[in-house]
Amino acid sequence: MGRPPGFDRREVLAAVEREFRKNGYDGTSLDDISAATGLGRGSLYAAFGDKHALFLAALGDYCDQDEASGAAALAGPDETAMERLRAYFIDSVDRQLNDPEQLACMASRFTVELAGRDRDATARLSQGFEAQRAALAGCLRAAQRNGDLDPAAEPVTLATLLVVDFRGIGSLIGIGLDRAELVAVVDAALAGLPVPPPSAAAS
Amino acid sequence: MGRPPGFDRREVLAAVEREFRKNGYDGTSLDDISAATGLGRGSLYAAFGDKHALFLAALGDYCDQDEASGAAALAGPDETAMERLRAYFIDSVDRQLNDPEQLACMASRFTVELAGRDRDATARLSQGFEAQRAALAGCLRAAQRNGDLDPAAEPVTLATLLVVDFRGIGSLIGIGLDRAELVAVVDAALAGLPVPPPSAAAS
DNA sequence: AGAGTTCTTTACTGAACAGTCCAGATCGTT
DNA sequence: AACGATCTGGACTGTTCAGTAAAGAACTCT
Repeated sequence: MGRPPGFDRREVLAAVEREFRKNGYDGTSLDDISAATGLGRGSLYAAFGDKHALFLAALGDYCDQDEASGAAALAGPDETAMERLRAYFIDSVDRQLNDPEQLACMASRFTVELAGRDRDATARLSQGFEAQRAALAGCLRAAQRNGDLDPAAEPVTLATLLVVDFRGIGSLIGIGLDRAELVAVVDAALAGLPVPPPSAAAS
Repeated sequence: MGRPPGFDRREVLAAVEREFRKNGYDGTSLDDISAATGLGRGSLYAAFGDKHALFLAALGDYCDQDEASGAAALAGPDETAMERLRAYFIDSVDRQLNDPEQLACMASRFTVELAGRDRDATARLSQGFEAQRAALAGCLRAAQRNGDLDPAAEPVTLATLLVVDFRGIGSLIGIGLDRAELVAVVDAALAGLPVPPPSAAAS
């Protein structure tokens, strides 16, 4: 039935995502993408459609992976919920610091760049936000069950705050804070989560 | 000595800043700027230089005002330091929500868009970050003097966390959180600041 | 009022852009 | 091995871009 495609869709989308992440939507040309993927423009158009559709495909693929890995990293036994929370933040910091180009996270970047301009992208990013918040809220509920967090606290509000911290840290890595400072900020953020009142203490 | 300019430099830079803020650096053409300011390209080039210089001028002007107003909003007597802190955040939220186009704050936006790409812009934004952090740290020290904050806490680390919160909130406004949620997040962030140990309590 | 200086506008240039098209290459099928 | 279907890559198009240059308008100073 004809010639099969000579590329792996996931690999191509990963390269596309990286290219968009580097220079933004407007700052990335199809020539850049063509060079980064090794595919000609004709192939890209045939496989994914125009630039916007290609971007949405790359964004969707990234969000899918991000949501899955985030949910996996935050799920686990109640006893280690707080450890998972800290590891989730520290891992994110290290991943960005170790990135050869120190690119901001895709979600942070395009949430500010495309909000109000690109309805489709905003919808996907909004879904990604909800997924991240839900995963964090689940982890916070686990911490509550384990007595590490005030049971009277509202997990969703605190989870929203943690997403805010997460995105804020991601956006500030670009201006040159070093790892020690970032880790201190993460610890300060987690230290600010409400502890259970002493009257209810038991262990 | 010849004809004076027919425009106000500050007004033009404010319009330019708004245009860049709306669509980003790459997404804004000189025609857009020309239409927004009412000035022809020649006038813009003569007055400010090329696109990049024009952008830096607008960014610098914005940062100057932002730093001054932030410092003013956070300065005051020790007794009301915590109130000023909260008002600073709530005002920022309201300003963005009331903005006709709900544009993200200039600093947040270009910190992620230009980090690692534009050395000059990053330098200016980094200076803006330091100014905001210093103003917040000053306010936190005032709160410490007033007994509202643990004197053992490191003001600069907490101030960094507050900048993280500030930028994170700004970047998430674009995805449609409502005012009540945002206010709850602000309050959760401020509630996470370390209170003085009870042994040292006095008033 | 006139001269000189500065601002403003318009038209222009070469490059880069997104998107299209087609000739040729490559593969599964028979 | 030959066919048909699909993929591939480069050439092409019309548009938009940043930046330039020159002609004309407007203002101050003498």
